[in-house]
Amino acid sequence: MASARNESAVTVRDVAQLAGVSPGTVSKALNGQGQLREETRQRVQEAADKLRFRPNQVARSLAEGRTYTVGMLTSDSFGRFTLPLMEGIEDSLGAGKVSTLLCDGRGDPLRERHYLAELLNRRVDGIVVTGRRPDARRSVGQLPIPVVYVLGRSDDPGDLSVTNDDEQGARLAVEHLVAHGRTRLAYVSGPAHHLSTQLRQQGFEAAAAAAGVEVADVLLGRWSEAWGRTAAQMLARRTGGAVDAVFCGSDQIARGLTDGLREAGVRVPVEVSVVGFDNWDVMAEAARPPLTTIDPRLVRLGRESASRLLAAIDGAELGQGVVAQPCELVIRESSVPT
Amino acid sequence: MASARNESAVTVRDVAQLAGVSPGTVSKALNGQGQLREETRQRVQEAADKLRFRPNQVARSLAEGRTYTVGMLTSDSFGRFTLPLMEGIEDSLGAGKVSTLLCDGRGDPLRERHYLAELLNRRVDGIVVTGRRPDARRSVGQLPIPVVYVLGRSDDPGDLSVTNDDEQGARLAVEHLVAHGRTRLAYVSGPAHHLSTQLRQQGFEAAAAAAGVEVADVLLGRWSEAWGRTAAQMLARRTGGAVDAVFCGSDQIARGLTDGLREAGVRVPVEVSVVGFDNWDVMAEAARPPLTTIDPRLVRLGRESASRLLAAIDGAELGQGVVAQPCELVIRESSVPT
DNA sequence: ATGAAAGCGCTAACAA
DNA sequence: TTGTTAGCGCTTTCAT
Repeated sequence: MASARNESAVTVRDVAQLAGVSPGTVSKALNGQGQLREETRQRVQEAADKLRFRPNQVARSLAEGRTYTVGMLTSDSFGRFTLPLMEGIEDSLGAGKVSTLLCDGRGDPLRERHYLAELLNRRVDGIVVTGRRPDARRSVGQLPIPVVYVLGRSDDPGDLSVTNDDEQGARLAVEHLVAHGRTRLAYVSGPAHHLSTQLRQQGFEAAAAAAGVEVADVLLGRWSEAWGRTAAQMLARRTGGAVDAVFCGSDQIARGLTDGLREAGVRVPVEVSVVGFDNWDVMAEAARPPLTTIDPRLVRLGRESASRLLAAIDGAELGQGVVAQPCELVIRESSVPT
Repeated sequence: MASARNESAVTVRDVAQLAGVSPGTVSKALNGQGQLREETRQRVQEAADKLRFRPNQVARSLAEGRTYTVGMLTSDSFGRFTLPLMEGIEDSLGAGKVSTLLCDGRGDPLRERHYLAELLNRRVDGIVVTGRRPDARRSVGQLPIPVVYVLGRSDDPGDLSVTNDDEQGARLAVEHLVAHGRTRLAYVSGPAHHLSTQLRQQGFEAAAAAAGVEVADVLLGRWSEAWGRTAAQMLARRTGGAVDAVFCGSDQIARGLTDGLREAGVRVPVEVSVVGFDNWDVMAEAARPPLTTIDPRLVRLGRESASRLLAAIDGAELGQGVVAQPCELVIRESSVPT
């Protein structure tokens, strides 16, 4: 029965025969192992090319005890944040000639357990677990292979989590605002129970205190444009100049806020400066004015986590705890009165 | 050398020994093959559980000549459209117990060739190639395994491409508009050279003709909000009532358009109805008013393509040409004057 | 510098 | 109903 598509079943043996050497020699020649005469190596290479030899990676994995594959398990289904993360992960892995097996946990613990088992059965060399917000998620537990959590951190401090530094990002925003002469700052963000909301608030308050500027308001709601617009109305209602800068927990909020302010007759950035978070191009660039924002550098985060995983697979110590990577300030027009 | 993580190297032999049977029997028992006494099957199962046996999928693949893995190759890097597609693909594959190997071609032909070779070396059972727009892409050529193109179609009519029906989607929009009494329709869309722009225009014009309503304007530009706003100004400049409905080629355009119209003093949907395309929640729901739009059913597209691939892997005829799946109308507030 | 042989962990045909 | 025996295609000692 098996596969009826055995047409291209060229094996090391075929190559060996054509090159007039043994299978073992073919393996060495093609993988650059052992001591081979250059002439032999070439002859093998030519034979392989001629036969369009495709080394069976499955057999190789079995023999070598290593699959050159890592699993990527998403906590809560694919989100917008997953994309840049994946890109970075692929960057690192591709360089190491390892492939990515994709598993979408969809926030379902059962589904996740299933996938985890599957990855283990497939003998992946390591696993990266991604979440979509910095909030913590349950550890997948002790596994015989290295695991790294990215963006969403593990609740087990013994695991390694790589994420962006929300506090630092918030500080960056405040310092930028203060540098441009703003002194009465507000913070408008998502749900109070989200870790990212909290961390950014901490950074916001700490930086404001350090700079000696007033925290004029803190408004917590949802991660939506609609909430940004609502917050804008609340802010606009306060008599003139009570707030001259707003740091928003997301670009969506920031966008809603700028729309709301504009419609309330408040000029951005002349009267009020606005800084967002995420550097989500489609929001930040379409906003009027385009948003100055904090970029969590998701691609780099993915790259960093995957390269740590690779190192661990190659025997390095994986490390533990939360590694927070710095965010970056991206300046557009919403924060700089000209 | 090899892997130092051989701790959990429980094999069929270990299970066989514990259960007091032969390795062959373990295989049959665990995979439900052959004729086994129920009692034996149970004993084996218990032994396997006790030893926490993880059947080595690599060895199985080698023996069986099938990897239960398909490759997913993205044409032009991960885009917003890739996410729902992936979700659907995973839906179908997951049910068939097959995993997905992810490869991001990033629009680089060289990179793509490399990945293709890698997938072949890994002996995937099939490949799905995704693009982000319905526009055509180069075929990956004849491969020893089935390949299906999704969203982005192959330029080789001998390949199978699964995509959404843009013309039908446009017709849906027009029919909806006409049903609500609109008679002077405009089409505002992306670049003229994009296949999706063209197909939607064809559907738009055909449906307008069929309904006997006027095509008041066709404005082609870019896929951005900014273009939507610009178009709104152009439309608003025409003296009152020249256009009473606009079908947009994307939700981004539609959103920019509604913003532009509102700011020009044109009321949506009272004076002008607007219908978008994509049903991209973050745009459609945040727009004011929320957008009526055409949903290309991307998740279903992914599901459909993957299930066809699975069938082909199991020996069915793959079929060829472009299979266009119908879009769906999603009604919100931008099109229905109350 | 190269060949021979064993084995990675599983499945599947054939025997018993 | 179960056990035995060959492989699957590659890598890797160990001889030569």
